Amino acid sequence: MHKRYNHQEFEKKWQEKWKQDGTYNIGARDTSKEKEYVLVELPYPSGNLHIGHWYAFAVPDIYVRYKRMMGKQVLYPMGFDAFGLPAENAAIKRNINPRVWTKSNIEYMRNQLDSMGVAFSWDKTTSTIDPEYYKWTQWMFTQFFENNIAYRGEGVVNWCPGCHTVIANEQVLLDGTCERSGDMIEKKRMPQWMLRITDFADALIDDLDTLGDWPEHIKEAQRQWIGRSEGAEIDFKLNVNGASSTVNSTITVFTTRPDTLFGATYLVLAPEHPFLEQNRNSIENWKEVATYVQTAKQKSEIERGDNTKEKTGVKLEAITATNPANGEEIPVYIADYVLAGYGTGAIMAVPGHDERDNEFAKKFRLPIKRVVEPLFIQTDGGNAFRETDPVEPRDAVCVVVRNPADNTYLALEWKKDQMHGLVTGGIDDGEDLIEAARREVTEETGYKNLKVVRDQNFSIHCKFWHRVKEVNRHARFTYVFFELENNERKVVSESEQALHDSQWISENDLDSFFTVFEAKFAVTLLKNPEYIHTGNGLISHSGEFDGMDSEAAKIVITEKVGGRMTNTYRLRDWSIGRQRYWGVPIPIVYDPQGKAHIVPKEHLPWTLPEDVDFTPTGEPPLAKSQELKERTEHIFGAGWLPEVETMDTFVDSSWYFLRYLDNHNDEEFASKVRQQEWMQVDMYFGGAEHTTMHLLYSRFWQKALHKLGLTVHSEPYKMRINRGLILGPDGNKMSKSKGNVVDPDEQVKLVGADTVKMYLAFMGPYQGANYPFDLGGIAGIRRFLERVYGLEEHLVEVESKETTVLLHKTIKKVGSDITEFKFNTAISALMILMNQFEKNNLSMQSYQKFLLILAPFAPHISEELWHLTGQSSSIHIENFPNYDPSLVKDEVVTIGVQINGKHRGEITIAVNATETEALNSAKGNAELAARLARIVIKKVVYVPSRILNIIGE
RNA sequence: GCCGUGGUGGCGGAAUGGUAGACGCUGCGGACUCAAAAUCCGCUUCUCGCAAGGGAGUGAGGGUUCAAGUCCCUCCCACGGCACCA
Repeated sequence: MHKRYNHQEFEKKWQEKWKQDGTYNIGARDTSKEKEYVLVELPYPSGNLHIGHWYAFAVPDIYVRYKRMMGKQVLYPMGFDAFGLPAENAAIKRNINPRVWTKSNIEYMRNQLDSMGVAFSWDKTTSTIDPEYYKWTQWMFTQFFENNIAYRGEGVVNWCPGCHTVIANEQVLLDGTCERSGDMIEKKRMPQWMLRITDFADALIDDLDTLGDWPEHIKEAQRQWIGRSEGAEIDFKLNVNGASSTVNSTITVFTTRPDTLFGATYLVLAPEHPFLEQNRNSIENWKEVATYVQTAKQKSEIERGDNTKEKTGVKLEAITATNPANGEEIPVYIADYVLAGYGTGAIMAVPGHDERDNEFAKKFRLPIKRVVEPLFIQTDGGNAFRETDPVEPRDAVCVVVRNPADNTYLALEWKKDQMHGLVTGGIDDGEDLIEAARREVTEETGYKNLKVVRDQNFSIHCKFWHRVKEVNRHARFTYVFFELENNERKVVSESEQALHDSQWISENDLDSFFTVFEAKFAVTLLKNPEYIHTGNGLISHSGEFDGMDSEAAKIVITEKVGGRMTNTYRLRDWSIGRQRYWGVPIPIVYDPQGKAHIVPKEHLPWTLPEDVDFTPTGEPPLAKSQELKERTEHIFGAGWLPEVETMDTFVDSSWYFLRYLDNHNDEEFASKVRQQEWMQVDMYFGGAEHTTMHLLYSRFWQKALHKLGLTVHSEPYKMRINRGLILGPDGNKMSKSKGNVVDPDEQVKLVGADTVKMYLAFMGPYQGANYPFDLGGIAGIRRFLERVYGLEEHLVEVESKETTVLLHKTIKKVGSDITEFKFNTAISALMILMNQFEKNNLSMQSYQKFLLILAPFAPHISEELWHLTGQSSSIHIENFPNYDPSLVKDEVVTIGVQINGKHRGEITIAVNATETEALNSAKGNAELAARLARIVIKKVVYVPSRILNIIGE
């Protein structure tokens, strides 16, 4: 029966009891248990917990509690990431020190967190603003500086006028605004403290492959963000007025296609390229060039990034370059389609094989050379087709192979550059055609489920229809049909056809094609002069390299001209200096000559001075601190100056999960022993917005520490799950201005912490999706818990077998669902069980087991009811109940009955019933019998415990 | 444009290739009540039918299969990442 309860009566009570007993404290590593490190992103203490925090912390708590009950020692720590601009801005507004503001927020939020009733390991907490914490942040920085991972660099940086500080690339949104203030970012050239994350770019990409449990989409997002391109750097000699110039005589370009070097018909420099300033006197049209540079500077990032815009550029008069491959003198341009920040800021333009260069070349009437021949399919004679072959321009080739034995077909189509694979696949090396084709298509297209059929005439027959995605109704095909005879291809016919959109050739149509005409070979290729071949092929017009495979040619051509094979990355080094107050001071001092030195360990923490007016002016506030200045001179000597920038807060959060492990250690940030005990993080729940920020930074940080021998592991996280967002009841993102904010404190007061937590878990799978907070939905969960509260009225001495069976099935399902983060279906199973209990009563033993499996979801009410059954110790130190495998196995089963594939009824039969028994059972069903009487049974498909399908006519 | 994820009732969402829509919400009907709320019982994919019962149905179209939400192909749409990256 439904029974109201007052959550306020016992939720607080148990929270205090747990705290007092240290129920969730982790203590020392208990090696009798397996360890599990569950991590959630530590919050910024904004001063108020929002529903997103609940979703982030309380739902993973189900997982944590389950693992604890399964006998693991689970570390689930919580802390505060408390440096940063919001605190500083709030402090300015209130005219207090951000430390004071932040500390009071932490205290307040600590209470709010307690009201969740989550099993945090509070004895392992830390806060990034504690000097004992940032001492180590600083020490790590000094180690990085000593080992050339941190450096003072000069570069183009993102300046946020709203925040009065520089921010990192990752913190600039797509539209060029600041992720925090929303202001338009300005590009400034200034000295910057940088971390060499690019030195770790390869490791950051390659090691993703070792993270087998990570969701692929997260890994892919990181790969794209890092953006590795494999290519070569090639030097071009520059000539001024036709003569080889003495200064800056080379320009280095980066290219991914060194194999096309012979087709490079001009060079393009980014407008920011330093060559321009250095050679202004030699450039005859300097005025025009300077104007273009100026315009390019003023163009916003978005404008420049808009690749639909027509290409612009200016030729550098009196400057030419020499193509190192063929000695040709080629012109040099500047154009804003070349980016200063990528590669070397200069490119060799190959308009024959690059669409952007092609567009530019057409506009400026520059020569276009083709130096790579698209390579398609081999002919019977074994020669690859070349441009010179007399065929019409086509988009694709389709090869159909008919097996005359059973009149089935192999139909394969390849678009343009996909045909290359057929040649390298060794079709003509005596390998079975079908098998080779199957393998090639699988490799080339990624379509895996080709059907391979064996039959008596042919070793392997591949029954497969394939159309390449982009081939649409405008494409023209050549169809060539073969028959296979004793493994020999015999051409039957060839025909040309424009296929209508998404129309398949039916087998009947195919037959008519066979009669069209005879053909000698199976091929088509592109002779369209508009076609820019960007793929691989055979090298041509390149002297000694002609005929070489383009992939192989990359290396030898680079070698020949003295270039270097190298990678380049989209990722930039991480700029970490901030011109604001509320952060970790960069522990660097400058000697009177201006040389940077680290603050040695004995002077750490290098504390943040307090005697500072931190109103933002653009000048770093620390520069105004007398105390810091005196401290520096006192320790290092007269004339020494402190660094006055503070660190990006993403630095603080890049290693917090290590500090939790050893949060009171004065000697080390975390001892190797602790690391060995607890790392890696087994399960990291977090927000999708951190995929290319915190998640990448902290992986880098771990690798940098690892390189210096300071961490045991080079990857911090074994498994990562990105959760979604909780939206307002109207389906929009919660925001004060929309008035759709759901306040968790209010909800907790209204329906209790258990209900809020369970509702959040019930909305849908934890991974990925966003859900609106539905006030009706949460009432449903409350109703469920009230009925649970009333279950004791249904206690009986002996319960039915059916009830026991369902209990054990539910124990099994809840456990497996939790480990798959399907909390929603686990809760659904609990509800079904509860309904059964209410209808059919339950024994005390089952009641207690039910409370145990409910405990991870609703820790308070289960604890309360647990004690009401006479238990004196906490339910949260109990083990998760085992299910009895013999009870979970069904003896009888209800299966669907289909007649001709249509569902027509159900029968309930023994699990191990035979087909005859099943059929008889169906015949025993009046309705089914009536239907069966109307047909003649031709075939029966019976899958035990699944289906009975009767086919007849 | 490229890469990734997804598309199922009025809503959130369930379904190892085997009874589509579990569970919850909403809505409707009934019980209780002077009444309302709460609670309890029943119904709730659409459609034809008084009913018994029939038909359709998982973004669209095709394919494989005894059987497709699930596998394959093409297309459409939404969301996320990257994007003049050489």
